[in-house]
Amino acid sequence: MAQAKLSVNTLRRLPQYLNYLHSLPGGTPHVSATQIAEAVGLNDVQVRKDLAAVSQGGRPRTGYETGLLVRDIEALLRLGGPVRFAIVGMGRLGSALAQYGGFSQYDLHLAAAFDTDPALAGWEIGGVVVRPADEMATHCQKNGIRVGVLTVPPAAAQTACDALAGAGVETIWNFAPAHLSIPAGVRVENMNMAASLGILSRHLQQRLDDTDEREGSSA
Amino acid sequence: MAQAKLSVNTLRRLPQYLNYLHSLPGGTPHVSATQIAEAVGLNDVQVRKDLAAVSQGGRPRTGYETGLLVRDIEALLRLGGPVRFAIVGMGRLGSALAQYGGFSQYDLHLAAAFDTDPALAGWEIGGVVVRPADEMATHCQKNGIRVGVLTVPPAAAQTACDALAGAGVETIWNFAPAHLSIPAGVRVENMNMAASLGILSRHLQQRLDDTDEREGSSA
DNA sequence: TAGATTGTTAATCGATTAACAATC
DNA sequence: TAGATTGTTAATCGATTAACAATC
Repeated sequence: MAQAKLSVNTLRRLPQYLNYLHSLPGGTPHVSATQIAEAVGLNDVQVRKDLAAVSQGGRPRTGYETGLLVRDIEALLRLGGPVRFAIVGMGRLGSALAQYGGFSQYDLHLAAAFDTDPALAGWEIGGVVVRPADEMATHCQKNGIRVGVLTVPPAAAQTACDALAGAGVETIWNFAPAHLSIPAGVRVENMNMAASLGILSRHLQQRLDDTDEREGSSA
Repeated sequence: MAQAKLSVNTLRRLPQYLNYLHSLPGGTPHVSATQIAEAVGLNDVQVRKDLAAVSQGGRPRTGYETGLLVRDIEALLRLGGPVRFAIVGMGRLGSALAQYGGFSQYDLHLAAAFDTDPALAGWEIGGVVVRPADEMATHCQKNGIRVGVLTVPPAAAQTACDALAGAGVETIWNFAPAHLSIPAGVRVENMNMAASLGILSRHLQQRLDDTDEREGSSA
């Protein structure tokens, strides 16, 4: 297909298109980029560009074949085969994620769960047995786990991050609202729930008050 | 201060800076933009630009006063005063978020929780009593709730979204992996856990294989 | 003073949007 | 055919980075 390289922005829009396509009634044979754009609230040219990077292309007048489009977007988002990931920190958030059913659509498979609390070890959550943190290295290596989800309390985050790095994990999705010093060879993406909700809630993109302070001094 | 308008990108970086500043040892009097940039893995000019939009400014040679910087960033991220939000769908993810302690730092306050399951009604989770969904409108209006977090199963998402809109909520953070047709006057931001982990896990930003298909046909 | 660091102006880069030609 | 829709090329817009002057 010799796709142009996909921007992260495009990649983030594709799942939205996919959700919309899945929401269409049973045997809808075709969709137009215009239709998708309106449904998800984006520019139609942008949708067309995004789809051009993924699909075989549509037909003037008719649009894209729904089934093929779904297949192509899913194929792209699952590219490279199944991914096995571990969750570190089986508190409420970690447990909720472990039991979240949505990962399989993207060919993501929870393959291990760890917690430092001995009381949790041995329990099965989300289809995996919770293991003590000190088994991380052996277990991750044995099971080919290269992605870690970090759902420990902030104070434990750096230790857990280092442990994951030591276990050979390449990519970490960090939910702990804490600064991590990032070990070499590891990519960390921070997901800060509170900050995200805050930025979303307040309409901060608008600039602030315009009180002139050209003269420098106050009071 | 007559701030330039802040881009969403800047807003998303500020919490990272804040986490780093909080991680500094006790009485660190000054930080430089260079130092912050290196810690969070960004360009130092970018950090300086971001900080210029928020703070009173730093001093050549010394950098920024740590305490003031923390105060200014926090002030900006809490701008407009406390925000009261509701969680709709008190399953595992909803409950985990309800009990997540991190919201108060951003002056976000869980003010209500709703679920259609009568068995959950009356239970207290995260400091609020779970209410039946049909009390949404009255309760949200009475309590000035204008932000909703949607953690219901995909099949229930549209109904819950419409209910929140009917209750006067302006902003919805949707965790359900489903297409929502967005009621007028409401902003919806979709948070797709699985898609996010998928995009993060696979290094999809690289373009795909370069097999030439100039001739169009396959075999 | 010398040099580290800020803040700003200009250059680059990338992403979005507009204009238009191609096609079914 | 006429017109809706695709796909592409060009224009615009915004964000990041580089270069540099100001300052403590």
